[in-house]
Amino acid sequence: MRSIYCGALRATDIEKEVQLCGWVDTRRDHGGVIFIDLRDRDGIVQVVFDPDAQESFELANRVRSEYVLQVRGKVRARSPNTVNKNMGTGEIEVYGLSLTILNSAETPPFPLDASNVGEDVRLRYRYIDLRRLQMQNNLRFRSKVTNLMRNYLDANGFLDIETPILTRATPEGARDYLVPSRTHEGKFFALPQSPQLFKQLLMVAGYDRYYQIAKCFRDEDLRADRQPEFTQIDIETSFMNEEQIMAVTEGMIRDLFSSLIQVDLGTFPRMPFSEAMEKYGSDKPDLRIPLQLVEIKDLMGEVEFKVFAGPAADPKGRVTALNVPGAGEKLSRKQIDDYTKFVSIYGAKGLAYIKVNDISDLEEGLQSPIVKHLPPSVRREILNRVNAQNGDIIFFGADNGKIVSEALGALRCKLGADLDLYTCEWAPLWVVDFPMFEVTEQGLSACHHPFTSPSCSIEELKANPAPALSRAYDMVLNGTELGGGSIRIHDQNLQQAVFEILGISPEQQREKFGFLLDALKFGAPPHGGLAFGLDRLIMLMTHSESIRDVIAFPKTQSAACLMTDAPGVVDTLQLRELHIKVNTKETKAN
RNA sequence: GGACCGGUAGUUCAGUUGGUUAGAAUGCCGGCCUGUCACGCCGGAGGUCGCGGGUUCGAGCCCCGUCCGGUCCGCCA
Repeated sequence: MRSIYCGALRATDIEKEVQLCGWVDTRRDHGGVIFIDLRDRDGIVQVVFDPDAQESFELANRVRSEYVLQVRGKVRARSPNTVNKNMGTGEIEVYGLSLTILNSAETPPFPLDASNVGEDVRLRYRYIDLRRLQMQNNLRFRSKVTNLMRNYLDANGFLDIETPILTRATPEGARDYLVPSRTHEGKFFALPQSPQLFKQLLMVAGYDRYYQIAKCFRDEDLRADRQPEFTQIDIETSFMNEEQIMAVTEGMIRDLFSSLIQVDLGTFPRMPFSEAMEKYGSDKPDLRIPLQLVEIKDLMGEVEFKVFAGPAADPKGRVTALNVPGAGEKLSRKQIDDYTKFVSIYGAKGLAYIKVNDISDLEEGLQSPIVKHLPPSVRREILNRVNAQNGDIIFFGADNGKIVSEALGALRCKLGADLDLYTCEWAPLWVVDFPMFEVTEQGLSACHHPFTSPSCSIEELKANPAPALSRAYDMVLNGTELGGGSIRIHDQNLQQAVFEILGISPEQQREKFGFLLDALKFGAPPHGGLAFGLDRLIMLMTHSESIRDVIAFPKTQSAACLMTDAPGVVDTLQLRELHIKVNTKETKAN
């Protein structure tokens, strides 16, 4: 007799004796026979007990949902020949010879086979939620992914090295999670937002190929694809340029897709950041959707329509058209109103459109609240540029460049989803040639992070930093940023120059990054790397709607754990040891 | 910090213009049924309508506040 998983049973096992352990999925009795669907991590199998197996039958009679059982039985063909497609193995069942109740169980708070249980209940009883087949599949898939990644990276000479979880707060970037120090009064550790600096120091130390499946922590507001603690596949190499790094990491993702879900991603196309913003209004374009933004700013300089002419005259303005082929008749007035509301989220003040009813008639053939403001020559040129056909609808965005890109970029994705315009299932690409800096009201800030190498010389950078490009690259899949990285700065003079441009004073440089600047003096090799968001990758590959569904114990949107009720209050004594006094709204009021 | 959606039985939901004792399905409990597999049939238990306040003769329903869950904007080097 052998122990076996339910889902592993096959018709070839008929007549064999097996031992199964699992939970009671459902129990039915009809006349003198008891049927128990036994569920383990691998599937469900039906076990039958009849009064001939007297002792077992008595026990089976007492069994309820989610009891934990050990069953010995004989595999046999189903009789009659009805097959339940939901079951692991279908045409076979196990005839129960003996039964041990390993543990009893209360009725579960929600049905395990339901697909629409409220997420708060699932999270409160996460250990039960995780029994569900969907979650079992997701977490097993996740384990396969990390296993394959480890094998791939190991085969390519990468070393798995751990870096500290208790580390220093960083001045830039996301909010840190802080941990008070007991031994150093008034001082705090921070949990790492990423192992960025440590992996660079490992390069200085001569471990020229590093990886880590690293927990990272950022105290920012949550989203469906953002948790306060999440997992990165963190990679860093010395002596490799961006081409080599992209090649090795692209190879890893391609291998994952082909061996785990039989998808050939092909060679990833490259797209400069500027093109992504211009054509897709996003630095992570979803290339499954064929729609593109088309510039029409140059056509609007002379028109009297202020909504378009204003942004057209503004150097920071943008005027753009988005043609949706064949959607003119599909979209009702109400739907267009809904899209107008949708783009207003991104700051757009309205959503102009033209329904192209008859392309040959520039007066009567264009249905639009704004077309009367445009001279016929401009109408004709717009239609030409977006390659409009009868039945199309053209949307317009006119505002400052940021708002137009974000609003129409988001609209493009929403239209793609609503109208199911997808041309393929998977669309990966690399976005490259990012700017070094972003211009803000406070001055320049780093687009990637302040350790990213520019693609120009130090002299050119100092002379004119704003337009400089960086040696950063993002891997994008279906409109999701899967990973990003860059060639780092390995020259301390260049690093100091970048800090200066970012407005970080020499004192701050010393205080926050002194150890990095020191390390760069001691022969730092040229190096660079990349980090993948593991949770997002698994989410995409398993077609999950939220990364919560691929994380065993996630937090709610308010960054709490409903199961453990974390975060919680702590004892005053504990606080005193940490030299901390809490000052909440309640204590203030008292 | 902001916008929006939701909160009614263990679970998923319905609940009309504000009007009698708040319903359904499923689950649960008891009984019946000799091969069920969404089994079937009979019976039963199960509710602080998230919480607090207000309007009203009367509130699950209207108003204000608040808490919780979710989606998004800001934020996330």
